[in-house]
Amino acid sequence: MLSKKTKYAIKALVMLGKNMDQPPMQIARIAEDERIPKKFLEQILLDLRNAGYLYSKKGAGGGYSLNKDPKDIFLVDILRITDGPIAMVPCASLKFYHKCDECHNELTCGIRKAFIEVRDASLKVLSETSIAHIIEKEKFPITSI
Amino acid sequence: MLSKKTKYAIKALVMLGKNMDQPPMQIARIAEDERIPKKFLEQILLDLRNAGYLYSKKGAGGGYSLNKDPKDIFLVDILRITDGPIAMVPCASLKFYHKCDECHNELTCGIRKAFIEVRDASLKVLSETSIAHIIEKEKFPITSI
DNA sequence: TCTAAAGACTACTATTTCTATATACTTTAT
DNA sequence: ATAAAGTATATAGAAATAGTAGTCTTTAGA
Repeated sequence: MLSKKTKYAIKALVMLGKNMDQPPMQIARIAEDERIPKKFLEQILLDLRNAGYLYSKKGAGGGYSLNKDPKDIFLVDILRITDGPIAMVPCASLKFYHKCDECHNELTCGIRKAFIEVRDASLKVLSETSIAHIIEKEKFPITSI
Repeated sequence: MLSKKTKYAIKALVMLGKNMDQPPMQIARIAEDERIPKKFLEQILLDLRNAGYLYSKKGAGGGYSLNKDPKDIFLVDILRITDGPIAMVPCASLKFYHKCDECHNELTCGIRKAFIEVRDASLKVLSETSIAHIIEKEKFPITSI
């Protein structure tokens, strides 16, 4: 499951993405609109800022805005900042690889191979889906999952 | 990330799958071989048994064996028993659906749509990969991820 | 230049979930 | 009868997640 942190991060990015031409938006505003605890959101936006995805301005009239085009911010990037690995087992992770404690032989481990395939499948979607895509998707309703 | 519970479950199923023609295997044996805490494994095997995937025999000479062909036990089934939903957000889950607390409008939520796609991608792999496949994969080593 | 608005940063607390252990009970082969 | 083995439930401990608090820094504008 996605952490709330990540979900909040995406929501904030989407909101800022819809606000591209406007002056910077305050944390408080985003927190209210998206029903996110303000102080928690502060930390999250700070992470995104330090990772280069947001521009921030201090002081009166300050706030946050996107530092990249929404087309160039992909879910995979956000997830890696806020949740870490995409893979479901550490030994199948590209960016956060580490050996499983109990593993006998990683090179033949069938579980690992299976979960590398799972990783590749979700990675494909996550690295093709941008904030711009999400904004676009919000324009029409769906009726079933 | 996969819980240890799920990883242990898969390991146990794989071990039992390699043991199809033998008499039932004891928890203690599986626990030792796979380096799994015995009492924890007991609970896990019990869940798998109650879900119909294992046959168990009590008393001296008892133990566990698969109740289905390894070809017919898919990762998706195991994950759902031990970890619950496959989707990364509750509102995108097929079997464990529930509404997100903070959601304004589920029908237009772009995050939901995106994660339905992610779910479908991983679901495809998870429902195509069986215990038999994993056993097969263990027969040859790989060199990179 | 003073003040209020707003983000930056650090530390802490609370809650939840996961992992593991403990205990008592039931069944079965010998 | 006894020991081996699974069944079932409760509980404890550890780790991760979520959220809060407080102080500091920067900036716009009166």
